Amino acid sequence: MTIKEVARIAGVSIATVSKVINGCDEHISEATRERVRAVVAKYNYIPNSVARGLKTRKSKIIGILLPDITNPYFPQIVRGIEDAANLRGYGVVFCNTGDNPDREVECYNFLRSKMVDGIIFTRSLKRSARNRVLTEDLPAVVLDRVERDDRADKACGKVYVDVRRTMYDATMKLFQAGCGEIACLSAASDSKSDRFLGYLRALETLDLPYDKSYVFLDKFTEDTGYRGAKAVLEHHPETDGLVCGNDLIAIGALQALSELERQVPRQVKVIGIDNIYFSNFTTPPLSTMGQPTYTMGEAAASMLIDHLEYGKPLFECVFDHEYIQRQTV
Amino acid sequence: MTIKEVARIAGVSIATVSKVINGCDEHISEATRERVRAVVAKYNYIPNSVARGLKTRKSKIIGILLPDITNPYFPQIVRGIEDAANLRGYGVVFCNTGDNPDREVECYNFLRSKMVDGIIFTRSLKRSARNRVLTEDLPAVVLDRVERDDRADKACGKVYVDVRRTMYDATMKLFQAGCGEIACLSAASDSKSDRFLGYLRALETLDLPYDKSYVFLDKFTEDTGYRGAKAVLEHHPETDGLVCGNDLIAIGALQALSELERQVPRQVKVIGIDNIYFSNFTTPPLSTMGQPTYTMGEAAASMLIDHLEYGKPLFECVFDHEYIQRQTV
DNA sequence: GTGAAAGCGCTAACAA
DNA sequence: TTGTTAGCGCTTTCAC
Repeated sequence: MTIKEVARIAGVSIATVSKVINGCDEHISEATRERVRAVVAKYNYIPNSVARGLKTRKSKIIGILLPDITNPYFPQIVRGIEDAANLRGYGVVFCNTGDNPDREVECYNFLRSKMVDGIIFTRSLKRSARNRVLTEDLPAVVLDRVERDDRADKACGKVYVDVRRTMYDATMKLFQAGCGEIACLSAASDSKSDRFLGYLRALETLDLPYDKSYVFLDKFTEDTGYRGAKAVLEHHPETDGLVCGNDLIAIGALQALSELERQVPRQVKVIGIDNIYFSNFTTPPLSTMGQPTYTMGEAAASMLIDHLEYGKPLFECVFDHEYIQRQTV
Repeated sequence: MTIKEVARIAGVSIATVSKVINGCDEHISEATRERVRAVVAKYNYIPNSVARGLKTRKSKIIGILLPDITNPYFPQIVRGIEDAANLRGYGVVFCNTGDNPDREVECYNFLRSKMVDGIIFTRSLKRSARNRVLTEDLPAVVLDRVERDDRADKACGKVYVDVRRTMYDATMKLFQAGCGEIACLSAASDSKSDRFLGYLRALETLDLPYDKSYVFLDKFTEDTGYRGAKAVLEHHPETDGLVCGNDLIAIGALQALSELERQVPRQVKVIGIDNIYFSNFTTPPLSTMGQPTYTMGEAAASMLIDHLEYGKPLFECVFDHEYIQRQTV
C-alpha cells in the first residue's frame, strides 16, 4: 500500500493524503480528511519512512554504537535510550563494534548510510577511531568512557559518571568499614586508568602506603577478578579489602575468595562498580557503586533529541554513582 | 557527498559512478574506474542506502522483535544474529516489545516502514499479536517460543529448542543423580506450559507420583524461584530436587536455599535451563541445560538471508539443549 | 480546499 | 564504453 493507492481509493491527490497523514490539514475540509482517514485505517496504510526520510533529510532514527550488547553493562543503557527515543517518536538502531576500532568506523559508516539523525557512542576500550567518529558533522553524544579531549570538544554531548571519583569513594567506603589493607583489581586500559587513579588518591587522602603488589590490572572480566584476587592474596594474606573496577571483576574475586575459604565480608570485604543486574545474586550479594545506567541512556537520548528537534545545545551530563549496600562490605 | 558530486568531480555521469560502486563495471574502462574510485576514496563517499533501498526495494536490513534486551537470555541471540547478518552484508535493527502485544504490532509497523527485508521474531509471553505479525508477506523466522499453530504455517521459519524435552531431560537428570522428591518451579504461561508438561511426563516415565504442591508456576524471574523454593520447601522439607524453568528461577531458588541453610547439592540439587552468562557465577555454579543461543541467532539469520538472497525455503530448525554440569547437581 | 510538479539519492533499462 | 532517463514513495511549494 502506497500513498498513491490511498489517494486513488479516496479519490483525492497524493498531496492531500500526505497532508492529512502528517496532520498538516488545517486547510482540508472535514469531509476529505475523514475520507482519507477511513482509507488509511481500512487498508492499514503505513507511510514508508524510507521515502519520507529521503525527502525530508531526516530519518527519526538514532544510531547506537557500543562495544558488545553481551556485556551486562549495556542492556540497561540501551533500554533507557530506546524507551526515551520511542516516547518521542524516534527509533533506534544499534551496532556492536566488538571493541574493535575498525568495526567502529564500519558501523559508523553503516549508520550514516542509513541516514540516522544522530548517534550515541560508547567507544571501544582499544585505541579508538574516535576522531573519525566524532569529528564529522553528525550530532553525537558520547556515553561513558569519555576521554580527556572529548571534554574540550564542544561538538558532542557527554553522559557519564566520574569513575575516578567513584573508585575513590569505593576505596573510602572500604576504609570506613574497617579495612586497612586494600587491594585494587581493575582493567589496565580504562581511559587513562581513571579508576586506578581514584584508588591512588584515596590512599593518599587516607595516608595509606601505596604498594603496587596490591594492584592487579588487566581486563574488565571475572577472570581478571579471579586471578587478581588469588595473586594479591597469595602475596598478602592479610589483605582485607578489594576495590574492584567493575562488578564482573568483583564477581571473579568473590569466586576466588570462596575457593580460598576467606569469609566475605568478615575477613575480606569486596566492593564493585556498576550494579549490574546480577550483582544482586552473587553469594553474598555484592555491595557496589551503582551507575544509573537506564537513566543515563534516557538522558543521552533526550539530550540528542532535544538537540535535533529544537536545536538545544549538546552538553555534559555527569551522573553520580550511588552506593548500594548489600552484603560484601 | 552524493553520487552526483562524485560524478561531477570525476567528470563522468552518475550512472557510471553507480556502476563502479556496485561492481557492475565489466564494461567500464580501467581508467574511468580508477578515476571514480579515487574520488570515492578521497572524499570518503558512502552511498546513501536509504535512497538505494527506495529504488531497489530492499534495505539489506533485518528487523528483530524481542521482548526485552535486558533479559539475559537475549543478548547472546542478538549477537549471533548480528554477526551472521553482518558477515553477509546485512544490518540489523531491533525493537523491544516489552512483552506487550500492542507494542509488538507497533514495532512491527515501525520495521515495515523502514522496509526491513525480513524479521526475526520472539513473541511476547502475553497473548500475542502473532497473527498480525506473521500473517503478512514479510519473510519471518520465529525464534524460540514457537507455538503449536506456527508449526503448521509454512510461511515462516522456526528456530527453537524443544523445551518440553529439555525439561523432561532435566527432571531425569535429577532423578539419576539420586533425587526422589522433585519439585518444579517455572512460569505459568510458557507456550502451553510446555516445560511443566515435560516435568509431568518425566514423572510418569519414572513412575513417580504427581503432587501439585510440588509445583510452583509464576514468571520467569528470580522472584518466582525464590518464592517457589520457599513455598515448596515449607510444605515438603524432604524435597531434594528442584527443576527450574530457566536459570533466573534457579538463581532465585539458590538464594532461598541458602537462606534456608540447605546445602546444595548435598541436600537439594538444582537444575536450570538456558545457561545464561551468570549461571557460571552463582554459588555454587549452576548446573543447567544450555541452549545454544548464539548459534540459534546465527541460524535464524542465515536461514532468513538464504531465503532472501536465493529464495531457499524457510524451515524448522530444532536445536538440542546441552547439559552443562556444574556444581548444583 | 485541493492538486500538479519538482526533487530527495540512487539504480537499471536503454540509447548512443 | 558511457550517458540519458524514468521512477522508487514521499513532502512541499505554489498555482488554481
